[in-house]
Amino acid sequence: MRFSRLLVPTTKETPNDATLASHIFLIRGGFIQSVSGSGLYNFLPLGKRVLDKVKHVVKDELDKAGCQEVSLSFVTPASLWEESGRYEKYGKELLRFKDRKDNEFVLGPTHEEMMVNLVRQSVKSYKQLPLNLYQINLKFRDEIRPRFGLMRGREFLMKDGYSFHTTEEDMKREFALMEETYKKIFTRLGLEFRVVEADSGAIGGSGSKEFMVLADSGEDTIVVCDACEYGANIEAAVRQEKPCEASVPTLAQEKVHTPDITTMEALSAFFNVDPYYFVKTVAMKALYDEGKTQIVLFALRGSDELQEVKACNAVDANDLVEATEEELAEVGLVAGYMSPLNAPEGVRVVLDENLKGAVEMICGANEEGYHLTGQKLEDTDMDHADLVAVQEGDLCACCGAPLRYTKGIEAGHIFQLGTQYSEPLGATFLDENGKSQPMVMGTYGIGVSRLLAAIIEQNHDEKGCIWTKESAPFALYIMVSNIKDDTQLDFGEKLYTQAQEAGIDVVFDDRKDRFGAKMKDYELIGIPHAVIIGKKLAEGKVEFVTRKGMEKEEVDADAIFDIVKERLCSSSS
RNA sequence: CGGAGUGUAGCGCAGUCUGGUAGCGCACCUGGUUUGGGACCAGGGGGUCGAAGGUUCGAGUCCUUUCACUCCGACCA
Repeated sequence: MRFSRLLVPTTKETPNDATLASHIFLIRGGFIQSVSGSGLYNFLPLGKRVLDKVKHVVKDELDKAGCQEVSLSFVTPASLWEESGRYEKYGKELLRFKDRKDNEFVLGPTHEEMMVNLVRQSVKSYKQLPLNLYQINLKFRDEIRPRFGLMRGREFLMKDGYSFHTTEEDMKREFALMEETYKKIFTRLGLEFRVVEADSGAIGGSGSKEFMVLADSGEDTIVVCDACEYGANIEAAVRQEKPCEASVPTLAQEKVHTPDITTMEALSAFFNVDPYYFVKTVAMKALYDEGKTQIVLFALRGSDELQEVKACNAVDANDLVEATEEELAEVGLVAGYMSPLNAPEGVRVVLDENLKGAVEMICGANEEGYHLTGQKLEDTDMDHADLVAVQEGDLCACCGAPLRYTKGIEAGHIFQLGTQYSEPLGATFLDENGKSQPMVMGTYGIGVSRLLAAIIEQNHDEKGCIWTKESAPFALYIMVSNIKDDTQLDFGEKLYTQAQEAGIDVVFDDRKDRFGAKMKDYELIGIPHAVIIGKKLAEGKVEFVTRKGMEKEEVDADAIFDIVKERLCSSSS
């Protein structure tokens, strides 16, 4: 491709809303173009090329793993979503609209319903299973706040795959195969990543793992252990039960006047007791289908923090929001003095597992200005669940080493779904005995357009992008420094033809611009290797450039083609 | 949804307080010079000033309504 014919509108100026490196460089480098803000982007030729390269890697590995590519309709009938029960649960992220006949549709944010529908119509027998179908298609989620360019757009490209099995064991086998396949994909793309335990969120299911591309700008906090392989999203992370070194308090069982003492810090000082021996009670309003709500008290040790996603899952709610003081007063609760013991009627209570059998505890009295000391929680029959947000320094549940936080970009997520969708949607097969059974499912996603951003977050410098070998829009860039110098131009043309004939993905910068301008564009666009043909050609020398580190080597012009062939094949970046 | 802002040329912005010829930089077009680190000179094209209504002889500017977008937070495969 000749650069002079390529639509690459690079800019010197940074768009004012861009803060992340990937967002800045993808826009400035002319890869993508914002569609009047609001999380929509056009892909220009360079961006499309990168997208295709990434798609190719994804497709190649999936096909090798035995998956089959399909393409489902982007517009999906609302009736399918009503069948699965997600029409309401998915909330406002689902873009709903009607056609001219007043039929309701949604733009697919993910395609479980559509894929199950496809399979239930065409698969009837155990002989046709297992099956793993995927597509690489647009998705639309009406995000509350799209931002960071391709990182969190509203319309985005996703690879979504779905597998169907006769048994749980076979689904788990496929799940493991997909984990391995995903690792190969991320490795080929040159990414540093970590596979972590995750919360299943709106997709549902029993077990899920996320593929986190490590980057400080990542939106997810992940908990990792440096001593073993354990890693988890903060939303799902577990730890060893936290020991307490402070001595056990020996307070009588009584009601103590504690005016205006409501924070954990103040209480700990007032009683001279470690926060470990307090019951922290957090009130939330849980939201359910059809606008139903319920006030829930989540109780945990004063030394722990509540993890909201875990809390939400514990009460099977669609969402949790903070309860206002008025709402609390309505059910007879007082902020600062709440307790899971003697909670008012109609209020649901969930205790953290770390409170099982707790004794000598101090908690609120459910009465303004009073706390209770010397309380036991051991003989309660209240619900228990893991509600704790793992802190840095907590001990790994697997090996006991301290855990630490790091940041990641969620680029892939795989789920063991079970029969969560196949049952309500009636996706069944006949087994060997002619008996009808629901299919066991797994689902697997990769944020393909988000990967572009992730690659740049991990591979850039102050000058621009540094694409990895398998993601680069071109493998080689050839620049003629002064286009008016016929010797330089002829040499460039010849090398360009040679490279093309050798099957190298090459872009030839034959623009009339000066050296500096072309060099800035090269650095911004970030093609892994370049050949620069300049003044030294008169002495039989040209330059071979490696974008990573901007290493420049002066080499014999006669040998340049061999060097190019050798370097492009061998280098891993 | 709470808080704070911004809408003026493709992009980045000034002009709004104090109403009176619609401006600057980048980009673009023409001609010339220039060619190893985002060149220079000269000339040129491009605007329903987010939208609607109002006040006024006259509105980018004042008033009312409205829409959109951005940032912080909340939220979020």
